[in-house]
Amino acid sequence: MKYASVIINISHEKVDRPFCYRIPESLQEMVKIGSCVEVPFGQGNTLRKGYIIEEREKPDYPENKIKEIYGLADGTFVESKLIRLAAWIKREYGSTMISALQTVLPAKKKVKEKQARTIVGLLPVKELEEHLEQCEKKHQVAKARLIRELISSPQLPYTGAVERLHLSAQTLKSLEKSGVIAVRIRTDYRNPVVLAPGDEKKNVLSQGQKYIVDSIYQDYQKQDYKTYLIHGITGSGKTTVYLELIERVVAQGRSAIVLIPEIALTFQTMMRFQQRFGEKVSILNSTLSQGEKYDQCERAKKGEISVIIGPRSALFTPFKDVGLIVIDEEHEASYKSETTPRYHAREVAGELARLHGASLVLGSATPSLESYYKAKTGEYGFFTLKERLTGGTLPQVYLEDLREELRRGNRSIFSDRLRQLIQDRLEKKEQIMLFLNRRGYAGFISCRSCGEVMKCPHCDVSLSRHVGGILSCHYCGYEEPERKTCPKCGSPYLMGFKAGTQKIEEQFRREFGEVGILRMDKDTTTKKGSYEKILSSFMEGEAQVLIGTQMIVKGHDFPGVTLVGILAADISLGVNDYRASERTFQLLTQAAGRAGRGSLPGEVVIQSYQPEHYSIVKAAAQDYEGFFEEELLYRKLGGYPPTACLLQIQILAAEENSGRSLGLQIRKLLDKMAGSEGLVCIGPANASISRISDIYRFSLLLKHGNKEVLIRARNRVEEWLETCGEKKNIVQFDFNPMQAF
DNA sequence: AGCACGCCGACT
DNA sequence: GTCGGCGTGCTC
Repeated sequence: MKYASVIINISHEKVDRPFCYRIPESLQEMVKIGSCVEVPFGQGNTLRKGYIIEEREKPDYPENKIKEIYGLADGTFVESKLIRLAAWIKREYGSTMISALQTVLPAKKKVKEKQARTIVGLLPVKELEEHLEQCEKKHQVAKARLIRELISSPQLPYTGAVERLHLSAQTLKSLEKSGVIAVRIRTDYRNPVVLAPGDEKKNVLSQGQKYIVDSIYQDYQKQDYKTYLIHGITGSGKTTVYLELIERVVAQGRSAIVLIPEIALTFQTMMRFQQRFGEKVSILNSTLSQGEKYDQCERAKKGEISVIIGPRSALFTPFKDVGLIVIDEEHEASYKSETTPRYHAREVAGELARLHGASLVLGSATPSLESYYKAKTGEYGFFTLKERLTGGTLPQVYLEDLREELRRGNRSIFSDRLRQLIQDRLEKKEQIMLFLNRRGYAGFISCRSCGEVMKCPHCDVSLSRHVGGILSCHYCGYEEPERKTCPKCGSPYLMGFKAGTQKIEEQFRREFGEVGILRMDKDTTTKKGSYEKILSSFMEGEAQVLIGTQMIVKGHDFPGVTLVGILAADISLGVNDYRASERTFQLLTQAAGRAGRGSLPGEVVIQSYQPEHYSIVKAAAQDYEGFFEEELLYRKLGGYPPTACLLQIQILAAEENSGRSLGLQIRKLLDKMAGSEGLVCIGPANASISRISDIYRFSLLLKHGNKEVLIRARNRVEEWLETCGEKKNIVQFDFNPMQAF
């Protein structure tokens, strides 16, 4: 006997959960996860449609109450593929089916909101009054309440009215039957994109672009759906390639999904897609409301749109038939989800492409090591775009050794060369971007005589100094006033370490006088839209200097910038993260790429305390290949991706000892596995931030060449946790973690 | 969502 | 009594 968990296709929270059904003998071969079935539901056993989300041997409900699946529903449904994708996510990342479904299926709860139903009075006021009288005579209080309301206003919002007037479904039903009211559904969509007049400019492909498009399209036509990596510097015209491929796929009636890191979606890119695809394209971004997102899903389901552009969640757009998936800037960390299931959009896209029969195109100027490795070993198709089509030459890059500067007596944050070039640009009235690599350590205060660092009493991080002398913790929000003396030794010599963006702005003004400066970091961009505002006002030349953290280097094109200064290209702060070099290289390459995008040639100054480090040297030389070779060696030595797979087990504990001992127990369990399978296990160790908001954090790291082994290890640990009834501490799993835990 | 059950006032 | 509307709770 076999059973299945089925979710019923009713949009209501109360039934938005699995129900257990028996699978009849005759259907056992035919049903799969994702199949759409008809089941008897409720007292009346009305047949309803539902989806199979899980197959099981044993029922999780009293056997005698279980009903049998009636039959397969005809037709294929968009949800089926998404449910199969959820099942894959559950297996691959080890989440529950429920949370996998929640990430994959569009929010059902919002159905009510979007439907925006209205109750409409169908009769003139006079007749309504008659009805009201009759109802009052019959003591039909609920009906009377509604009719009275309808007399004063002939249309009422459904949800609001139902709640306010305590109306039940059958009250409305019976009024509807007697022709007093009607419930109307408004389906005018909220369209978030402002349509541009379709001035269709056919893109003329360069030879390189044409070659890529043709090669990929040839495979596509042979139904040979593969994954491709396009390595092309910014401005080499990757978007044109995407557009051309999408156009061909859409012309055949199939759909395309384009993933972009949220932050890199520029107005220009949006316009290009809109001019090309008009109303057939939808663009998702963080400013869309839940309702708007829902509308876009509906439009996709109905086939009104065929192209969607958005962050990683755009993968779950309910298209009937996807022919192409594009992931731009595929190396971006934002493609990895930070909440369970911690999926990576690149991997999920691969599975989605397999389910639909679609090509997957990855693009980046600085590909992730994983993708480049796969491209090199032939697993992915591989293309390069070398020319900069937008004009402009590659910038001149200078590498400055900050230790040397100090030896020469230069205590400023600007090296002599940078200072000299800034002076030059200020005189020429050209724009400058100053980039600070690392946040978090900004404003960190320590005692000069005993070395004590001011730390948050709840987290294992240093406090940072903000305007007005407030010390605050970026993790838990703890604040305290700045001290005059060291709490440990009483020395009055406390000082700030390492400048934050604020500090740099102050310093800049001190050295170069009054200049228009814009500053961009997490503190100045918390308000919605302030990010775009800062960028556009810099673009318009309202300020000559832009100072910022990572965010200023992504995607945006500032033709007026002729000098980029990277103030401290330091990687030492992230040594406990195996991706530190890769990230440094990517950031530096991107930052350097900001200079000289217009007609004027650009210059880049990279300042560093470790200018001999290969990630800095190779970035200065804009040599990806060289960086890749060297980094790959280190990864091989350390047993890190892409040559091996990692699983981080994260433990969160209220008590330090309990957390550590749980870690040790897990370790013991894993050691039993390790011998036979060659599993490498490290830890338990304190996490890189060993405490946040008084919660202790430990981590274990597992390494193995085969992800399957890690998945097995994960399942093993999870089983064990269940049998021993671990409740006190939280255990999370993260495959190939992107962020230091 | 939709159905049945139990509750309550009204009427033969 | 019992009819019919109303609110509530459950659906594998």
